[in-house]
Amino acid sequence: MITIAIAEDHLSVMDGIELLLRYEDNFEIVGTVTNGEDLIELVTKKQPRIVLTDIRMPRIDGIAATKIIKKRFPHVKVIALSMFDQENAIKEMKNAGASGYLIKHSPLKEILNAISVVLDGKEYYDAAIDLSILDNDNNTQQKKSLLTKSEKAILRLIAQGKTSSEIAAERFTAVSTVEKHRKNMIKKLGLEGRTALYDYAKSKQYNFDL
Amino acid sequence: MITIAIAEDHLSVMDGIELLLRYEDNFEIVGTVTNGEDLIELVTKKQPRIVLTDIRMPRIDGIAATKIIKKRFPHVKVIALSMFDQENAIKEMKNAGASGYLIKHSPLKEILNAISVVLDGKEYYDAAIDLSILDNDNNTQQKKSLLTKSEKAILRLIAQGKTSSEIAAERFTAVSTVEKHRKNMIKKLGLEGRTALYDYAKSKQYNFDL
DNA sequence: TTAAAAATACCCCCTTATGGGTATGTTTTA
DNA sequence: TAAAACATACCCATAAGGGGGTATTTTTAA
Repeated sequence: MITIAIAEDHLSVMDGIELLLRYEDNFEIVGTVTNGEDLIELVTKKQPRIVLTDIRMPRIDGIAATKIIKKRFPHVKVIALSMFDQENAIKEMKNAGASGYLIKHSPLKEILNAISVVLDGKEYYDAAIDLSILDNDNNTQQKKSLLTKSEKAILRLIAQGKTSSEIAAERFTAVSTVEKHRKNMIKKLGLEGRTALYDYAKSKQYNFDL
Repeated sequence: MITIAIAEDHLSVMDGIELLLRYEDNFEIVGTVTNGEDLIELVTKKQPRIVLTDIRMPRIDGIAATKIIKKRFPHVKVIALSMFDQENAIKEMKNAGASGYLIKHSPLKEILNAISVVLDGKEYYDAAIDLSILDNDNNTQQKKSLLTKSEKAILRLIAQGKTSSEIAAERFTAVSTVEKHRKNMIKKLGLEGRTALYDYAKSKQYNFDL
Protein backbone atom coordinates (compact mmCIF):
# COMPACT_ATOMS: atom_id res chain seq x y z
CA MET A 1 0.00 0.00 0.00
CA ILE A 2 1.30 3.39 -0.99
CA THR A 3 0.51 5.97 1.66
CA ILE A 4 0.03 9.55 0.57
CA ALA A 5 -0.42 12.90 2.25
CA ILE A 6 -1.84 15.76 0.21
CA ALA A 7 -1.45 19.46 0.86
CA GLU A 8 -3.38 21.71 -1.45
CA ASP A 9 -5.40 24.77 -0.68
CA HIS A 10 -7.44 24.67 -3.84
CA LEU A 11 -10.04 22.24 -2.74
CA SER A 12 -11.27 21.61 -6.24
CA VAL A 13 -7.86 20.30 -7.20
CA MET A 14 -7.63 18.40 -3.93
CA ASP A 15 -10.98 16.77 -4.55
CA GLY A 16 -9.94 15.80 -8.03
CA ILE A 17 -6.83 14.12 -6.71
CA GLU A 18 -8.79 12.29 -4.06
CA LEU A 19 -11.29 11.06 -6.57
CA LEU A 20 -8.49 9.86 -8.79
CA LEU A 21 -6.65 7.99 -6.07
CA ARG A 22 -9.77 6.53 -4.51
CA TYR A 23 -10.25 4.35 -7.55
CA GLU A 24 -6.69 3.10 -7.48
CA ASP A 25 -6.68 0.30 -4.99
CA ASN A 26 -3.04 0.36 -4.00
CA PHE A 27 -3.14 3.91 -2.67
CA GLU A 28 -4.11 5.15 0.71
CA ILE A 29 -4.58 8.82 1.45
CA VAL A 30 -3.46 9.25 5.04
CA GLY A 31 -4.68 12.80 5.23
CA THR A 32 -5.34 16.02 3.41
CA VAL A 33 -4.43 19.50 4.58
CA THR A 34 -4.58 23.01 3.20
CA ASN A 35 -1.47 24.61 4.62
CA GLY A 36 2.16 23.85 5.26
CA GLU A 37 1.90 23.85 9.01
CA ASP A 38 -0.71 21.13 9.03
CA LEU A 39 1.24 19.22 6.43
CA ILE A 40 4.28 18.97 8.66
CA GLU A 41 2.14 17.77 11.51
CA LEU A 42 0.42 15.21 9.31
CA VAL A 43 3.68 13.87 7.94
CA THR A 44 5.16 13.66 11.42
CA LYS A 45 2.24 11.59 12.60
CA LYS A 46 1.66 9.36 9.62
CA GLN A 47 4.99 9.33 7.80
CA PRO A 48 3.53 8.60 4.38
CA ARG A 49 5.67 7.34 1.53
CA ILE A 50 4.55 10.17 -0.72
CA VAL A 51 3.71 13.79 -0.09
CA LEU A 52 1.93 15.76 -2.77
CA THR A 53 2.13 19.42 -1.99
CA ASP A 54 1.13 22.69 -3.51
CA ILE A 55 3.75 25.42 -3.49
CA ARG A 56 1.59 28.37 -2.62
CA MET A 57 -0.12 27.73 0.66
CA PRO A 58 -1.04 29.71 3.72
CA ARG A 59 1.23 29.94 6.75
CA ILE A 60 4.11 27.79 5.57
CA ASP A 61 4.51 27.42 1.83
CA GLY A 62 5.26 24.19 0.05
CA ILE A 63 8.95 24.91 -0.36
CA ALA A 64 9.58 25.63 3.30
CA ALA A 65 7.44 22.68 4.34
CA THR A 66 9.38 20.40 2.02
CA LYS A 67 12.69 21.50 3.49
CA ILE A 68 11.49 20.70 6.97
CA ILE A 69 9.97 17.38 5.98
CA LYS A 70 13.02 16.21 4.07
CA LYS A 71 15.25 17.15 6.96
CA ARG A 72 13.24 15.18 9.48
CA PHE A 73 12.05 12.37 7.23
CA PRO A 74 14.45 11.94 4.33
CA HIS A 75 12.72 8.76 3.20
CA VAL A 76 9.47 10.59 2.48
CA LYS A 77 9.23 11.44 -1.20
CA VAL A 78 7.81 14.85 -1.98
CA ILE A 79 6.15 15.79 -5.25
CA ALA A 80 5.38 19.43 -5.85
CA LEU A 81 2.22 20.66 -7.46
CA SER A 82 2.04 24.10 -8.89
CA MET A 83 -0.10 26.39 -10.92
CA PHE A 84 2.95 27.72 -12.62
CA ASP A 85 6.11 26.46 -14.20
CA GLN A 86 8.16 29.19 -12.70
CA GLU A 87 11.80 28.52 -12.98
CA ASN A 88 12.69 29.63 -9.50
CA ALA A 89 9.94 27.67 -7.88
CA ILE A 90 11.08 24.52 -9.60
CA LYS A 91 14.69 25.06 -8.63
CA GLU A 92 13.74 25.89 -5.09
CA MET A 93 11.61 22.82 -4.77
CA LYS A 94 14.39 20.67 -6.11
CA ASN A 95 16.82 22.23 -3.70
CA ALA A 96 14.35 21.71 -0.90
CA GLY A 97 14.49 18.03 -1.66
CA ALA A 98 11.44 17.41 -3.81
CA SER A 99 11.59 14.42 -6.14
CA GLY A 100 9.14 15.70 -8.69
CA TYR A 101 7.24 18.66 -9.97
CA LEU A 102 3.79 18.65 -11.52
CA ILE A 103 1.94 21.52 -13.10
CA LYS A 104 -1.78 21.88 -12.61
CA HIS A 105 -2.24 22.50 -16.29
CA SER A 106 -1.38 18.87 -16.84
CA PRO A 107 -3.77 15.94 -16.75
CA LEU A 108 -4.47 14.54 -13.34
CA LYS A 109 -3.27 11.10 -14.33
CA GLU A 110 0.22 12.47 -14.51
CA ILE A 111 0.16 12.16 -10.77
CA LEU A 112 0.06 8.38 -11.01
CA ASN A 113 3.05 8.36 -13.32
CA ALA A 114 4.90 10.74 -11.10
CA ILE A 115 4.28 8.64 -8.02
CA SER A 116 5.52 5.45 -9.61
CA VAL A 117 8.60 7.11 -11.04
CA VAL A 118 9.43 8.73 -7.73
CA LEU A 119 8.91 5.52 -5.76
CA ASP A 120 11.39 3.99 -8.16
CA GLY A 121 13.96 6.36 -6.76
CA LYS A 122 13.97 8.57 -9.81
CA GLU A 123 12.83 12.10 -10.35
CA TYR A 124 9.75 13.16 -12.24
CA TYR A 125 9.30 16.49 -13.93
CA ASP A 126 6.27 17.56 -15.85
CA ALA A 127 6.72 17.46 -19.61
CA ALA A 128 6.11 21.19 -19.75
CA ILE A 129 9.18 21.90 -17.67
CA ASP A 130 12.32 22.96 -19.38
CA LEU A 131 14.83 20.57 -17.85
CA SER A 132 17.79 22.64 -18.91
CA ILE A 133 17.15 25.01 -16.07
CA LEU A 134 17.65 22.12 -13.70
CA ASP A 135 20.80 20.96 -15.42
CA ASN A 136 22.24 24.40 -15.09
CA ASP A 137 21.30 24.30 -11.54
CA ASN A 138 22.91 20.91 -11.01
CA ASN A 139 26.19 21.91 -12.53
CA THR A 140 26.35 24.85 -10.29
CA GLN A 141 24.18 23.47 -7.60
CA GLN A 142 25.75 25.68 -5.02
CA LYS A 143 24.94 28.72 -7.09
CA LYS A 144 21.94 30.27 -5.53
CA SER A 145 19.34 32.07 -7.54
CA LEU A 146 20.23 34.78 -9.96
CA LEU A 147 19.44 37.52 -7.55
CA THR A 148 21.38 38.40 -4.44
CA LYS A 149 19.94 38.82 -1.00
CA SER A 150 19.60 42.59 -1.21
CA GLU A 151 18.18 42.40 -4.68
CA LYS A 152 15.55 39.95 -3.59
CA ALA A 153 14.64 42.06 -0.60
CA ILE A 154 14.29 45.10 -2.80
CA LEU A 155 12.32 43.16 -5.36
CA ARG A 156 9.83 42.26 -2.69
CA LEU A 157 9.33 45.91 -1.88
CA ILE A 158 9.05 46.78 -5.55
CA ALA A 159 6.28 44.21 -5.82
CA GLN A 160 4.45 46.21 -3.17
CA GLY A 161 4.50 49.24 -5.43
CA LYS A 162 7.04 51.13 -3.40
CA THR A 163 9.29 53.72 -4.97
CA SER A 164 13.05 53.67 -4.70
CA SER A 165 13.05 56.44 -2.14
CA GLU A 166 10.53 54.59 0.01
CA ILE A 167 12.60 51.46 -0.25
CA ALA A 168 15.76 53.36 0.61
CA ALA A 169 14.11 54.80 3.70
CA GLU A 170 12.96 51.37 4.78
CA ARG A 171 16.38 49.85 4.30
CA PHE A 172 18.39 52.75 5.65
CA THR A 173 20.40 53.07 2.45
CA ALA A 174 20.80 55.74 -0.18
CA VAL A 175 18.24 56.08 -2.93
CA SER A 176 21.06 55.68 -5.41
CA THR A 177 21.83 52.28 -3.97
CA VAL A 178 18.31 51.08 -4.48
CA GLU A 179 18.35 52.47 -7.98
CA LYS A 180 21.59 50.67 -8.63
CA HIS A 181 20.10 47.40 -7.48
CA ARG A 182 17.11 47.98 -9.74
CA LYS A 183 19.37 48.55 -12.73
CA ASN A 184 21.44 45.50 -11.93
CA MET A 185 18.36 43.34 -11.67
CA ILE A 186 16.98 44.64 -14.94
CA LYS A 187 20.24 43.82 -16.62
CA LYS A 188 20.56 40.40 -15.03
CA LEU A 189 17.04 39.44 -15.86
CA GLY A 190 17.11 40.85 -19.37
CA LEU A 191 14.09 43.01 -18.80
CA GLU A 192 13.00 46.10 -20.64
CA GLY A 193 10.18 48.56 -20.35
CA ARG A 194 9.04 50.83 -17.59
CA THR A 195 6.82 48.26 -15.98
CA ALA A 196 8.96 45.20 -16.58
CA LEU A 197 10.72 45.05 -13.24
CA TYR A 198 7.50 45.71 -11.40
CA ASP A 199 5.76 42.99 -13.38
CA TYR A 200 8.60 40.61 -12.65
CA ALA A 201 8.47 41.44 -8.97
CA LYS A 202 4.74 40.85 -8.91
CA SER A 203 5.04 37.55 -10.71
CA LYS A 204 7.64 36.29 -8.29
CA GLN A 205 6.10 37.54 -5.14
CA TYR A 206 5.39 34.09 -3.81
CA ASN A 207 8.53 32.73 -5.19
CA PHE A 208 11.27 34.01 -2.95
CA ASP A 209 13.25 31.60 -0.90
CA LEU A 210 13.04 32.83 2.59
CA MET B 1 -29.87 13.84 -18.72
CA ILE B 2 -28.06 17.06 -17.91
CA THR B 3 -25.63 17.98 -20.64
CA ILE B 4 -22.54 19.96 -19.68
CA ALA B 5 -19.71 21.67 -21.47
CA ILE B 6 -16.58 22.48 -19.53
CA ALA B 7 -13.99 25.11 -20.31
CA GLU B 8 -10.98 25.14 -18.08
CA ASP B 9 -7.36 25.49 -18.93
CA HIS B 10 -6.10 23.94 -15.75
CA LEU B 11 -6.35 20.33 -16.71
CA SER B 12 -6.00 19.09 -13.18
CA VAL B 13 -9.13 20.96 -12.20
CA MET B 14 -10.80 19.82 -15.38
CA ASP B 15 -9.93 16.22 -14.66
CA GLY B 16 -11.25 16.55 -11.16
CA ILE B 17 -14.55 17.83 -12.47
CA GLU B 18 -14.76 15.07 -15.03
CA LEU B 19 -14.07 12.43 -12.41
CA LEU B 20 -16.73 13.92 -10.20
CA LEU B 21 -19.38 14.05 -12.89
CA ARG B 22 -18.53 10.67 -14.32
CA TYR B 23 -19.85 9.01 -11.21
CA GLU B 24 -23.08 10.95 -11.27
CA ASP B 25 -25.28 9.10 -13.67
CA ASN B 26 -27.58 11.90 -14.73
CA PHE B 27 -24.79 14.02 -16.17
CA GLU B 28 -23.28 13.93 -19.60
CA ILE B 29 -20.18 15.90 -20.45
CA VAL B 30 -20.62 16.91 -24.07
CA GLY B 31 -17.12 18.21 -24.39
CA THR B 32 -14.19 19.83 -22.68
CA VAL B 33 -12.13 22.71 -24.00
CA THR B 34 -9.31 24.88 -22.77
CA ASN B 35 -10.08 28.24 -24.29
CA GLY B 36 -13.00 30.53 -24.96
CA GLU B 37 -12.90 30.19 -28.71
CA ASP B 38 -13.33 26.45 -28.58
CA LEU B 39 -15.99 26.82 -25.93
CA ILE B 40 -18.17 28.93 -28.20
CA GLU B 41 -17.78 26.40 -30.97
CA LEU B 42 -18.61 23.53 -28.64
CA VAL B 43 -21.71 25.24 -27.27
CA THR B 44 -22.88 26.11 -30.76
CA LYS B 45 -22.63 22.48 -31.82
CA LYS B 46 -23.91 20.72 -28.74
CA GLN B 47 -26.02 23.34 -26.98
CA PRO B 48 -25.58 21.88 -23.51
CA ARG B 49 -27.86 22.84 -20.65
CA ILE B 50 -24.92 23.87 -18.49
CA VAL B 51 -21.61 25.52 -19.24
CA LEU B 52 -18.92 25.49 -16.59
CA THR B 53 -16.25 27.96 -17.54
CA ASP B 54 -13.07 29.34 -16.12
CA ILE B 55 -12.66 33.09 -16.32
CA ARG B 56 -9.04 33.35 -17.28
CA MET B 57 -8.48 31.46 -20.47
CA PRO B 58 -6.44 31.87 -23.61
CA ARG B 59 -7.76 33.64 -26.70
CA ILE B 60 -11.24 34.52 -25.47
CA ASP B 61 -11.69 34.75 -21.74
CA GLY B 62 -14.63 33.34 -19.85
CA ILE B 63 -16.43 36.66 -19.54
CA ALA B 64 -16.37 37.46 -23.22
CA ALA B 65 -17.29 33.89 -24.10
CA THR B 66 -20.23 34.01 -21.71
CA LYS B 67 -21.53 37.21 -23.29
CA ILE B 68 -21.44 35.63 -26.71
CA ILE B 69 -22.99 32.38 -25.55
CA LYS B 70 -25.81 34.06 -23.64
CA LYS B 71 -26.58 36.26 -26.61
CA ARG B 72 -26.85 33.38 -29.01
CA PHE B 73 -28.19 30.74 -26.65
CA PRO B 74 -30.00 32.41 -23.78
CA HIS B 75 -31.31 29.10 -22.48
CA VAL B 76 -27.82 27.79 -21.78
CA LYS B 77 -26.92 28.30 -18.12
CA VAL B 78 -23.39 29.43 -17.46
CA ILE B 79 -21.56 28.87 -14.21
CA ALA B 80 -18.25 30.62 -13.74
CA LEU B 81 -15.26 29.01 -12.12
CA SER B 82 -12.46 31.10 -10.82
CA MET B 83 -9.29 30.99 -8.84
CA PHE B 84 -10.19 34.26 -7.23
CA ASP B 85 -13.14 35.95 -5.67
CA GLN B 86 -12.36 39.21 -7.35
CA GLU B 87 -15.19 41.61 -7.06
CA ASN B 88 -14.98 42.85 -10.60
CA ALA B 89 -14.76 39.44 -12.13
CA ILE B 90 -17.90 38.42 -10.30
CA LYS B 91 -19.79 41.51 -11.37
CA GLU B 92 -18.63 41.15 -14.92
CA MET B 93 -19.64 37.54 -15.05
CA LYS B 94 -23.05 38.38 -13.67
CA ASN B 95 -23.46 41.14 -16.21
CA ALA B 96 -22.32 38.79 -18.93
CA GLY B 97 -25.24 36.57 -18.02
CA ALA B 98 -23.72 33.91 -15.80
CA SER B 99 -26.06 32.22 -13.35
CA GLY B 100 -23.47 31.23 -10.82
CA TYR B 101 -19.96 31.72 -9.63
CA LEU B 102 -17.73 29.10 -8.01
CA ILE B 103 -14.32 29.53 -6.52
CA LYS B 104 -11.70 26.87 -6.96
CA HIS B 105 -10.86 27.00 -3.32
CA SER B 106 -14.21 25.41 -2.64
CA PRO B 107 -14.93 21.68 -2.57
CA LEU B 108 -15.63 20.14 -5.92
CA LYS B 109 -19.02 18.93 -4.79
CA GLU B 110 -20.16 22.53 -4.73
CA ILE B 111 -20.42 22.14 -8.46
CA LEU B 112 -23.27 19.68 -8.05
CA ASN B 113 -25.12 22.07 -5.80
CA ALA B 114 -24.53 24.91 -8.16
CA ILE B 115 -25.82 22.97 -11.13
CA SER B 116 -29.03 21.96 -9.43
CA VAL B 117 -29.68 25.45 -8.13
CA VAL B 118 -29.03 26.99 -11.51
CA LEU B 119 -31.20 24.48 -13.35
CA ASP B 120 -33.91 25.48 -10.93
CA GLY B 121 -33.78 28.93 -12.45
CA LYS B 122 -32.01 30.46 -9.49
CA GLU B 123 -28.55 31.87 -9.08
CA TYR B 124 -25.74 30.24 -7.18
CA TYR B 125 -22.85 32.11 -5.63
CA ASP B 126 -20.08 30.51 -3.68
CA ALA B 127 -20.38 30.96 0.05
CA ALA B 128 -17.12 32.89 0.07
CA ILE B 129 -18.58 35.61 -2.10
CA ASP B 130 -19.75 38.80 -0.51
CA LEU B 131 -23.19 39.17 -2.04
CA SER B 132 -23.44 42.84 -1.13
CA ILE B 133 -21.22 43.75 -4.04
CA LEU B 134 -23.81 42.32 -6.37
CA ASP B 135 -26.62 44.23 -4.73
CA ASN B 136 -24.75 47.47 -5.13
CA ASP B 137 -24.31 46.74 -8.73
CA ASN B 138 -27.97 46.04 -9.23
CA ASN B 139 -29.07 49.22 -7.58
CA THR B 140 -26.87 51.37 -9.70
CA GLN B 141 -27.01 49.33 -12.82
CA GLN B 142 -27.78 52.32 -14.98
CA LYS B 143 -24.80 54.28 -13.79
CA LYS B 144 -22.27 54.07 -16.55
CA SER B 145 -18.69 53.59 -15.76
CA LEU B 146 -16.62 56.38 -14.39
CA LEU B 147 -14.31 56.45 -17.34
CA THR B 148 -14.95 57.83 -20.81
CA LYS B 149 -14.38 55.96 -24.02
CA SER B 150 -10.93 57.37 -24.66
CA GLU B 151 -9.91 56.84 -21.10
CA LYS B 152 -10.92 53.21 -21.21
CA ALA B 153 -9.10 52.68 -24.46
CA ILE B 154 -5.97 54.21 -22.99
CA LEU B 155 -6.34 52.23 -19.80
CA ARG B 156 -6.33 49.05 -21.82
CA LEU B 157 -3.04 50.03 -23.37
CA ILE B 158 -1.63 51.01 -20.01
CA ALA B 159 -2.50 47.54 -18.77
CA GLN B 160 -0.28 46.21 -21.52
CA GLY B 161 2.65 48.07 -20.06
CA LYS B 162 2.79 50.66 -22.80
CA THR B 163 4.18 54.12 -22.18
CA SER B 164 2.32 57.30 -22.98
CA SER B 165 4.37 57.92 -26.08
CA GLU B 166 3.68 54.43 -27.37
CA ILE B 167 0.00 54.92 -26.69
CA ALA B 168 0.02 58.30 -28.41
CA ALA B 169 1.64 56.78 -31.48
CA GLU B 170 -0.95 54.03 -31.57
CA ARG B 171 -3.83 56.45 -31.23
CA PHE B 172 -2.44 59.18 -33.49
CA THR B 173 -2.70 61.77 -30.75
CA ALA B 174 -0.20 63.92 -28.92
CA VAL B 175 1.69 62.47 -25.98
CA SER B 176 0.35 65.32 -23.91
CA THR B 177 -3.17 64.18 -24.60
CA VAL B 178 -2.47 60.71 -23.34
CA GLU B 179 -0.80 62.17 -20.31
CA LYS B 180 -3.81 64.37 -19.72
CA HIS B 181 -6.10 61.35 -19.85
CA ARG B 182 -3.86 59.55 -17.39
CA LYS B 183 -4.01 62.44 -14.97
CA ASN B 184 -7.76 62.73 -15.31
CA MET B 185 -8.18 59.03 -14.61
CA ILE B 186 -5.93 59.17 -11.58
CA LYS B 187 -7.96 62.03 -10.22
CA LYS B 188 -11.30 60.44 -10.99
CA LEU B 189 -10.34 57.15 -9.47
CA GLY B 190 -8.67 58.63 -6.45
CA LEU B 191 -5.42 56.83 -7.09
CA GLU B 192 -1.97 57.64 -5.88
CA GLY B 193 1.47 56.20 -6.31
CA ARG B 194 3.59 55.54 -9.33
CA THR B 195 2.19 52.11 -9.97
CA ALA B 196 -1.41 52.80 -9.00
CA LEU B 197 -2.82 53.48 -12.43
CA TYR B 198 -0.99 50.54 -13.91
CA ASP B 199 -2.26 48.32 -11.11
CA TYR B 200 -5.76 49.57 -11.68
CA ALA B 201 -5.48 48.96 -15.40
CA LYS B 202 -4.22 45.44 -14.80
CA SER B 203 -6.98 44.68 -12.34
CA LYS B 204 -9.61 45.79 -14.82
CA GLN B 205 -8.19 44.18 -17.85
CA TYR B 206 -10.95 41.63 -18.05
CA ASN B 207 -13.45 44.16 -16.91
CA PHE B 208 -14.01 46.56 -19.74
CA ASP B 209 -17.47 46.76 -21.14
CA LEU B 210 -16.99 46.84 -24.83
C1' DT C 1 44.06 34.34 3.33
C1' DT C 2 43.44 36.31 -0.84
C1' DA C 3 40.26 36.85 -4.79
C1' DA C 4 35.62 37.32 -6.05
C1' DA C 5 31.11 38.85 -5.17
C1' DA C 6 27.98 41.83 -3.05
C1' DA C 7 26.47 46.09 -1.07
C1' DT C 8 27.04 50.63 -0.76
C1' DA C 9 27.06 55.35 -3.02
C1' DC C 10 27.95 58.61 -6.21
C1' DC C 11 28.39 60.79 -11.34
C1' DC C 12 26.15 61.94 -16.04
C1' DC C 13 21.99 62.14 -19.03
C1' DC C 14 17.52 61.13 -20.77
C1' DT C 15 12.62 59.51 -20.70
C1' DT C 16 8.51 58.95 -18.25
C1' DA C 17 4.90 59.86 -14.94
C1' DT C 18 2.35 62.88 -12.29
C1' DG C 19 0.42 67.35 -10.48
C1' DG C 20 -1.10 71.75 -11.69
C1' DG C 21 -2.79 75.03 -15.13
C1' DT C 22 -5.08 76.92 -19.69
C1' DA C 23 -7.31 76.69 -24.19
C1' DT C 24 -10.04 75.21 -28.21
C1' DG C 25 -12.78 72.63 -30.86
C1' DT C 26 -16.32 68.68 -31.03
C1' DT C 27 -20.07 65.74 -29.18
C1' DT C 28 -23.69 64.83 -26.22
C1' DT C 29 -27.50 65.75 -23.98
C1' DA C 30 -30.83 68.24 -21.39
C1' DT D 1 -30.25 75.64 -29.07
C1' DA D 2 -27.34 76.24 -25.13
C1' DA D 3 -24.85 73.99 -21.50
C1' DA D 4 -22.16 70.15 -20.20
C1' DA D 5 -19.02 66.73 -21.20
C1' DC D 6 -15.31 65.10 -23.90
C1' DA D 7 -11.06 64.99 -26.64
C1' DT D 8 -7.47 67.36 -28.00
C1' DA D 9 -2.97 69.87 -26.98
C1' DC D 10 0.00 72.79 -24.88
C1' DC D 11 2.53 75.33 -20.60
C1' DC D 12 5.02 74.91 -16.09
C1' DA D 13 7.26 72.06 -12.56
C1' DT D 14 8.96 67.91 -9.73
C1' DA D 15 9.71 63.06 -8.87
C1' DA D 16 10.95 58.84 -10.56
C1' DG D 17 12.89 55.15 -13.53
C1' DG D 18 16.46 53.62 -16.23
C1' DG D 19 21.19 53.32 -19.22
C1' DG D 20 25.80 53.97 -18.55
C1' DG D 21 29.73 54.75 -15.67
C1' DT D 22 33.27 54.58 -11.29
C1' DA D 23 34.70 53.76 -6.55
C1' DT D 24 34.86 52.10 -1.68
C1' DT D 25 33.87 48.97 1.78
C1' DT D 26 32.10 44.63 3.46
C1' DT D 27 31.02 39.74 2.91
C1' DT D 28 31.64 35.41 1.08
C1' DA D 29 33.91 31.69 -0.95
C1' DA D 30 37.90 29.20 -2.96
